[in-house]
Amino acid sequence: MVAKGRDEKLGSTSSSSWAELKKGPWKPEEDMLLVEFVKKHGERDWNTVRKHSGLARCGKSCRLRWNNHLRPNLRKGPISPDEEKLICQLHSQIGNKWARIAAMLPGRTDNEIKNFWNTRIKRLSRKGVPLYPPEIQSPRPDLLNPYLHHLDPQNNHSSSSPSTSSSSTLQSNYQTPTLLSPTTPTSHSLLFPSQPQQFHDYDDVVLHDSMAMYDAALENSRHHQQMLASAMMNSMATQPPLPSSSFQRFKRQRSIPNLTIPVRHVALHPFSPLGLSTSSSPLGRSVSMAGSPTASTTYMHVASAPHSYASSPTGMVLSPTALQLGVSNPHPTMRLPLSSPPIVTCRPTYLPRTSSFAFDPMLFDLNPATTHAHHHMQTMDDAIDNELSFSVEDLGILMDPETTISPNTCSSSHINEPQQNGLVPAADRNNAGPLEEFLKEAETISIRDVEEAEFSTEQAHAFLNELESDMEESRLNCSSSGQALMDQPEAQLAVRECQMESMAELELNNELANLLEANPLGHSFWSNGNDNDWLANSQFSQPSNDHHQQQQYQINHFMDDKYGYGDASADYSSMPVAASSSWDNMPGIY
DNA sequence: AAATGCCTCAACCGCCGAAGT
DNA sequence: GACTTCGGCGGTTGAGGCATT
Repeated sequence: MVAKGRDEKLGSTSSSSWAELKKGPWKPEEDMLLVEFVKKHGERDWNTVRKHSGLARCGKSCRLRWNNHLRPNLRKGPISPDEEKLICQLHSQIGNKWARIAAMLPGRTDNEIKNFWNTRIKRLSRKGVPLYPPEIQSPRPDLLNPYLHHLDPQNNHSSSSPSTSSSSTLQSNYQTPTLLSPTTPTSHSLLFPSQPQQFHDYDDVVLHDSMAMYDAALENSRHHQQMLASAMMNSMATQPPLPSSSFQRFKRQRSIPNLTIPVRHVALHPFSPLGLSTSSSPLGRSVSMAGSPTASTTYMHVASAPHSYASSPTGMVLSPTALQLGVSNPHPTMRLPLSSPPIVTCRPTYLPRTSSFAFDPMLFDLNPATTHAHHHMQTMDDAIDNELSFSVEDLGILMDPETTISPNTCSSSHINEPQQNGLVPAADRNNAGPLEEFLKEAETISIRDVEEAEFSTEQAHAFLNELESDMEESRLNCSSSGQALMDQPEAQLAVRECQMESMAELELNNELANLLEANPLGHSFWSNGNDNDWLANSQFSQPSNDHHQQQQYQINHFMDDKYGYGDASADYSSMPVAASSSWDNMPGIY
C-alpha cells in the first residue's frame, strides 16, 4: 500500500513522513492543492509540496501530476495523423526519447507519446504492419542522427538507438533505421549555411541532431510545419549562447547606454499562421534540448518554460520590424543575451488555454482587469523610449483580425474548445471589453521618439549579421575549447563567465529600475505574491490585489477546466495575476 | 447478459545525472 | 572525493472502459 521506494526515502525527512504518503489516483481536492502550490511557489521544489500545501504526496508524484495533467495548455485528445507522422519521424531518429519527442509536439507529454507509441507498436506488430511509413523506413542517411555515435561510439545500451531499445519484446519488430556513419556530413541548409561537420562538444552535436530532425521532418511532410516550429525552437536553443559583448555592442550601436533589452531570445520562424513566432521563449529565455550537459546552468529547461507558451502553436507575434527581419533574414534566430528581468512582462496564465494572444516580444501585461490602460501605455512608453521598436502597429498585430481574443467574454466553451491552431474565433471581438478600449486608447496616444527608438531594418540587418558572426565565433570557441563531449570544465568555465556578465547586466538593469521607480505610474504595474521573486523585492511590486478573489477564481476556473463543472458563463475579467516567479530568478539564463 | 480480450491511460518504480554539502 | 538531495527520464503496471464473442 505504502511505497517505501528509494526516492521517497531520500526526499523525506523522517521515517514516518514517507509512511504517510498517499498513492493512487488523484482526487480533485489534491489537484487543487497542487495547483495552489504551483501558483505560489512555481514548478520547483516539489519535495516541499507536503510542507507548504499539506498534500500527502511525494514530490515526484506531484511533479508528474502537474506536468501530465494540470499544467496549462496541455493538449488532450487523440494523437492526430500529423502528430503520428512526426512521432514516427522522430522516433526513427532518436528512439524512445519520449521527452525529446514530446518537446516537439506542443501540448503533448512524454507519457502520452510513450503510451501512444507502445499501443501503436502492439497494434502494428499484431497486424504485421511495419512500424514506420514507407517514407520513413529508408530515411536519407544525412537526415539521421549523427550525435549518437559521436557521443558514445561504444555505447551499446543507450536507448537512444531504436535498435537497442530494451523497452519491450515487441521491439523485436522494430525496423532499425540506417544509422549515419560518424563521418558522414550532414546538411542543414535550411537553418544555417553549410559548415564543416565536426562535432567538438555536446551542444554542437545536439544542435545538429535537432536540425537534422527538423530537416527530416520538413522533408517528410509540409503538413508538419506547425509542429516543426517547436522543434526548430529547440534547435535554436541548443546553440551556444551569444557572448554578452555582442549585446553590449548592440546597445552602444543604438546609443542606449545602461539600459537593458527585455528580450532574451527572439526566435523567428516562417511557419506561424501569424507570420512569425517564438514558441518557447515568452520571456526571451532560451530552452534547451533535454540532456544537454550545460542545460541546467546555461539554459532554462524546456519543461520549465511557461507552458502556455512552451506548447503554444502560435506563440508570440513579433513587431512589424521583426517581421521584416524574419522575412529577409535566413537566420531564424536573434538571440539577445540578458539575465536581468524584463521591463514589462506578459502573464500567459491570464488566458491559459486560448493561445490566441499575439504578443509582441516587448511582453507587456495585457490583463485589463488587473491593470489600467494608462499603466500599460506608460510602461509601453518607457519601453519605446528604451527598447526595440514598439508601435501601435504592433497592437494591430496584437489584435489580428483572425485571432483576436476578449478576456471578458471568453466563455468556458471557448476556453475548453480544442485548439486546432491555437486560435479563438474572431466573433468575440464584438464585445472585447477593456482590452478593446485599451487598444483604442493605444491608437490615440502619442508615442515619444518612436522613430529614434525604431530598430530599423538596416540596423537590424547589421545587428543580425553581427549576431551570426558572434554565433559562429562562439561556436568555434566551443569547438576549440571543448574537450571530450561530456567533459565540461571548459564549458563550465564559460558558463561562469556568462553568469558574471549576466550579473553585470543585472547591475545595469538596476539603473533601469531606478528610472521606472521615478515613474509615478509604474509602481502598480507588477503584482506578484512571491516574496522570493525579484519582482516582489523590487520597487515594481505590490501586494496581490485581492487574495480572496484570486482564490475564488482559481477554484472556479480549475473546477470548470478539470472536471467540467462550474459557471459556463464565467466572467474571466476577474482573472487574477498569477505568479510567474519561477521564471524570474533563474541564474545565468540567456 | 456474461466472459473475454484489448486498449487507453494514469501512476509508479528504478535508474541516472547534476548540484550541493 | 564521497555522500546526499533532487529532478528527470524511460520502462512497467494495473485499473477501468470498450468491443467482441
